[in-house]
Amino acid sequence: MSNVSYSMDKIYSHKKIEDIIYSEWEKRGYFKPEINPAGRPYSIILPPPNANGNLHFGHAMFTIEDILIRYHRMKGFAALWLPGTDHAGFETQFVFEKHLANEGKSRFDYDRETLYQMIWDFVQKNREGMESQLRKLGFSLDWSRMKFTLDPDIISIVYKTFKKMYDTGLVYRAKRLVNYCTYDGTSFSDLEVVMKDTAGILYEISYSIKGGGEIIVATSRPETMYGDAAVMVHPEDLRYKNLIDKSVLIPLTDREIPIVADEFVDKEFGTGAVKVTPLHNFDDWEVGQRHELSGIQVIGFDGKMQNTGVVDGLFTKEAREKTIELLEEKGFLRGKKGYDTTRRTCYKCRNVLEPLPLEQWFIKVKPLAEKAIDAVKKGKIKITPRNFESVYYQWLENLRDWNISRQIVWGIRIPAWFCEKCSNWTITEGKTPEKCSKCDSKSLRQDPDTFDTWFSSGQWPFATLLSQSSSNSKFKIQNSKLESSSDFEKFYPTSVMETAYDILKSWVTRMVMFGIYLTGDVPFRQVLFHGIVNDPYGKKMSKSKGNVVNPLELIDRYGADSVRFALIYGNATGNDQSLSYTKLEGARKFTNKLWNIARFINMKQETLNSKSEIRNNLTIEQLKNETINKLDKEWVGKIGELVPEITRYLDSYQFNLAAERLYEFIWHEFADKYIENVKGRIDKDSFLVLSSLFLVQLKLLHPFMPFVTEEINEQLSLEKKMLIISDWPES
RNA sequence: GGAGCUGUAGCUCAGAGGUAGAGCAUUCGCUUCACAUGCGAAGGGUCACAGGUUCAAAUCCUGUCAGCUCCACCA
Repeated sequence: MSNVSYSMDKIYSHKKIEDIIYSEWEKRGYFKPEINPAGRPYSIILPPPNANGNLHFGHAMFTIEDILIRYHRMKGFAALWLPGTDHAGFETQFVFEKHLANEGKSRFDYDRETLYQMIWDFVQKNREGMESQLRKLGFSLDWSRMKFTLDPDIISIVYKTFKKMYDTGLVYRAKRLVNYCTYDGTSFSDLEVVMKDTAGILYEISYSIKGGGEIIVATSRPETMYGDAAVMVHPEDLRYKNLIDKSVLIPLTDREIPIVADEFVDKEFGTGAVKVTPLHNFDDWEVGQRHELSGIQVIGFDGKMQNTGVVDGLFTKEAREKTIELLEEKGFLRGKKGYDTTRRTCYKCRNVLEPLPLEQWFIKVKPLAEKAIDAVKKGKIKITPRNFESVYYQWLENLRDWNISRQIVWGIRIPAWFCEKCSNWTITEGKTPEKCSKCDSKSLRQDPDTFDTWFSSGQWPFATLLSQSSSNSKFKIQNSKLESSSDFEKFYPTSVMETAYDILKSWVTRMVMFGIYLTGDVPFRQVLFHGIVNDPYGKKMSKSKGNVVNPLELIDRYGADSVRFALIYGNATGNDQSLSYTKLEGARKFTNKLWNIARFINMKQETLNSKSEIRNNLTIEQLKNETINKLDKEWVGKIGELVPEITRYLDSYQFNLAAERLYEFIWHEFADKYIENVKGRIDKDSFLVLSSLFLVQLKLLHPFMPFVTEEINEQLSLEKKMLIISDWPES
């Protein structure tokens, strides 16, 4: 052995080659769809990672998208994978405020413009890191089409959407109870609320009836009684029937309110009588609407009590204690029971959300949701795995109007101006209006709020394609359809939307609704869901648990190919998985196996070549005709069957099966059996079969393990083109 | 209170109407000139449980149990 010198290293070293190959692909423009000018369009929009931090393991699952893109590129499609990042409004501002807090500052120390600029700078720093991480994973994204949700052209599209929805009556402004976080200072949509079971107390409080007597009311939030609008009983409740329409006095303040009847009341619960506080409770708000009652807002947006005359200035929790103390002192408190209830809490800071009345912009979702449901029912959009269809339907069927106003700075400011004179709202496509659209007054004031992040990211598929400027025109290809048509015309609807199932509701449904509304067509033909990557013990990775693994560390240790392969292998599409070090190790050994097959071929190549010129690259069809040796012929046939098998798996999104089959075949069939067999009898003819068949397998494997396959092809000079743009094998 | 997913070898998980699979682990044997990140072999499973459909069920249906996840405005 020692007397043979190999031109290839004994061990495959990913560190030496991955970055080099990636920049070579990119430099040559291979990530652009224009590389296949005559090809049919195939497009995937990358779900834009938040611009506020590092990639997590979920993002590494986008490997699936890279596999699809590389596969279609090799099949000759004009394959576009469009990258982008999301400003992630509240999420980012929250992270940034934590940084401020570390410096002893808060958002209140800056004016709007300064704060926005500071977050902008903060985000720009993080964006670069995130982009380089996507490159490290080998993702063949067309960086020339990179988009950010706060790019001016994207913002302009978002403005137009808002105006159109306003003009057609789908957007309206209303004072409603919203989920308001008094710590973060913003409201949230229903989707962003986390329900938390908490142990509470049910208090029974006596309200005295005007003209004599009392009625006992059960409540878990006595501090809101100062804002009561009524006491409510069931109309059929014999205990209280004769009290309906009488008045009672709120304890401690003696404000007079009516007793009303509503079938909403559960006679069996508590005392059968409840207080109605429309401005601080969602149910009571509904009741208030029915009975035209409003009560008083006694909790301010700062989380402190107001307008009570008793506990003003106290936080709600203190106010509750104080109120109970006073009620007890004055003899109004009649009972206390342990009572478990669910509280709405902020998904970020975990504090209790207050239902507070606030004027907000809402989207009338029903007409949009109906069309979105229809699109899937009629098969215009397919969802894989299929069981997520029911989640999709269930969500859209029960949707309430969507509050899109956020009281934060970091985001797209709503293009709505309020007229101080006539209270009319003037909506524009972004430009500051000179005067009120109704009364021509010039005293206008812009809504300080910004859009919910999902309002803009819901428009992402068409916004990214519509906003592609002429920057790509320098990449000119003659006779290309691309030259004459825009990205939108060519690539919309996109082929596949591949994303984690946990944003089915917040993102996928919104994209479908906006897509149909604004373009008349669905935003994508196929939705593909992948699962969550948990830590090695099956626990969800989270910063607070400290079990987050950075994909970059693993890429450094095992190589990008191994990380990609380990995520795909042995994991059925859509299922969660736990990070597995043995799987990573196994994948790395597999890359090494490939490398050593290559070394063997390389060695034979060099020995044979020294005698005469050899051929090494025939198609399966050619091999079938030219191969004479019976055993070689058999193996040509086997590979001939492998090709359609892998192709079928890819077409049906069974990536794990494709990966498992390739692993099994290459290692335990081709290497263990064929190479062992051919070893002793290698000549020019059998070498031709050997190297050609290996090349076919490298191509089949390329979408999964792009780096090592590319490098091997380079070393062996089997295929003249780089594998990334080579033709998908046929058999 | 609803909905979904999962339950297969010691571990992690694929698979799927027709004799149970992989990786890791275990045991035995190999310095064979591509690879010890390797090669050859071996052991190991009532496919959660109970019914049903079928010539045939681990696979399809129903129910039960266990775990996970998501959704839900009752005071």
